Amino acid sequence: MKQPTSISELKNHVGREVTLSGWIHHSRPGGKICFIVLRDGTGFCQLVVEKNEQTASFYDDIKRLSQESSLEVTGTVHADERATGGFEVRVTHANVIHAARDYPITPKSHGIDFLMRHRHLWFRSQRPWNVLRIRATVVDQIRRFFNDNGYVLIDTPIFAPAAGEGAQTLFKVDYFGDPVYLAQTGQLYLEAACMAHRKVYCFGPTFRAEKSKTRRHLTEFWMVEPEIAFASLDDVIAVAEDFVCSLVERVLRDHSDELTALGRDLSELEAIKKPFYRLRYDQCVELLHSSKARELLENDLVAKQARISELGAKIDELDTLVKSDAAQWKKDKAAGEVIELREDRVELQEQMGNIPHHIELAKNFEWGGDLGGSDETIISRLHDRPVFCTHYPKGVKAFYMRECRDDARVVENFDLLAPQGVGEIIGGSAREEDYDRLLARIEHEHLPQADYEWYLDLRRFGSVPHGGFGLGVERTVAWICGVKHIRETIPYPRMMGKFYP
RNA sequence: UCCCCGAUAGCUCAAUGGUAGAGCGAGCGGCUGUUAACCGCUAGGUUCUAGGUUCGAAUCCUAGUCGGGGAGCCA
Repeated sequence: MKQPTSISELKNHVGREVTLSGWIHHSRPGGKICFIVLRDGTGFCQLVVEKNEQTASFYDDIKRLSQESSLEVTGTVHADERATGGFEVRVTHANVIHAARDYPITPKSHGIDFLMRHRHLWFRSQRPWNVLRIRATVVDQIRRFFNDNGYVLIDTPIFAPAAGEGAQTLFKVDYFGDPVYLAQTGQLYLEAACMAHRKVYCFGPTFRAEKSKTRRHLTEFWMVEPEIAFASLDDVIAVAEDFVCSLVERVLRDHSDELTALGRDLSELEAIKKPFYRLRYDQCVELLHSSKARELLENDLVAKQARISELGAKIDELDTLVKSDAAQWKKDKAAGEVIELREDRVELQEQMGNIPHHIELAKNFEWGGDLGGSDETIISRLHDRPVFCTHYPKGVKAFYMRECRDDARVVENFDLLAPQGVGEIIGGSAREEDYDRLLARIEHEHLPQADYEWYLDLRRFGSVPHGGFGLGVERTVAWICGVKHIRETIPYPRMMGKFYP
């Protein structure tokens, strides 16, 4: 087969003849002219086939091809404003490779359940295509950032003994008769490795058996975890800050087209610059108790109520249009919008119902508790850049986190809250390097000391201050792309009760 | 585990106790600049399951199954 030209390279071939191979994304056949949007994996391009002497032999075959048929065409590239993407190919030769029939994903709207059950085909649609390209770049930038900054990749095991944080959130696997668990973090293993290589990271899938059904949860997701020796909490936070900035910069540099196609507000991403905000837990509590927090939510209530009225008016208006004798396509479009607006309205109503509860939660927040989802939302919405929340109470955090030497009630940890409601994308900490303190925490939490002997060894032999963090890839991609649900940010999402295809 | 909502044609949805419909998709025909094109015709249904109320149930009641959203928990 002759080497075809990529649609992404068409701009370099204007006026010349090219051969493209790909799939029919959309077809609008006419009696004597046929428009086809072809996708070849690198982009989308309009083909124009006119019925004339040159095309007579294949015109009727092409015209009848339906969505997702594969073909090879030859023609001349023209710049044309009427074509999506700005270029079109006027076809002179065509070779049908496979005529598809009854492709399930039509140009009209579909429910999320249907699309997820057809994930293997949904990849071909524009939105998943854009999102997964950005994911690939995020993953590449993750590796580059650490590889270029002197970190050594250490692959940590997927099968792990129970030793970890709570075993109740882990998937249990039968390992030749012994119970082992799918890893939910490689951190403890990394701590050992960073004493050998100084700066290390692991990157791979991680598993949580939490029975969560929300837009922020998957049972299998990807996490990158760096771990650094001779590092203080501030050092680790500085790395996290540079790291997140580099991810956003790279995606902005390479994917502004995809972001725009996804409807992402680029200015929000361009504003992601150092320094991010740093708030100690104490300050978070103060903020939650403050009039600013209450006003934010009260204003929210008013704004949402206004928005609901607005939606209601819009829905009525469109409903009138649907019942009128307007053109059918206008009515279809209006009906589609009505469905979307109704969904938005239901969501807003649910959010409104939660606000009084959130006001109470914030007002009555007591020192010592963990910050809940609504509390995080309040904190991140009161800031225009990502926020590091640090120094949480010891009681709500894991045993390995370093006790703050100035205030023994808290540990040296941090969470990074992304803006725009995605919530926590990073959790990290300085690790307790003092043998006696660590042992005391293990005993206090009633953890089986024998399982942690190897981990305690790290504090017996040349213990140094060290720390690290974990970044959730899917939440990060969701934030950068502006997609609401992280199930769209991983090729094959695994959720509670869902593992097909 | 808890709360709210839903399940009708391949898809998205209507039908407000009284003959199950529309658009898209599919098939056929028409149309020389379309952007979710448009026009005409055709095919397409065990209204999630099991009980119940009723002269009559897609519609009301009970239980279950599956799905969506949220809470908790988390990246």
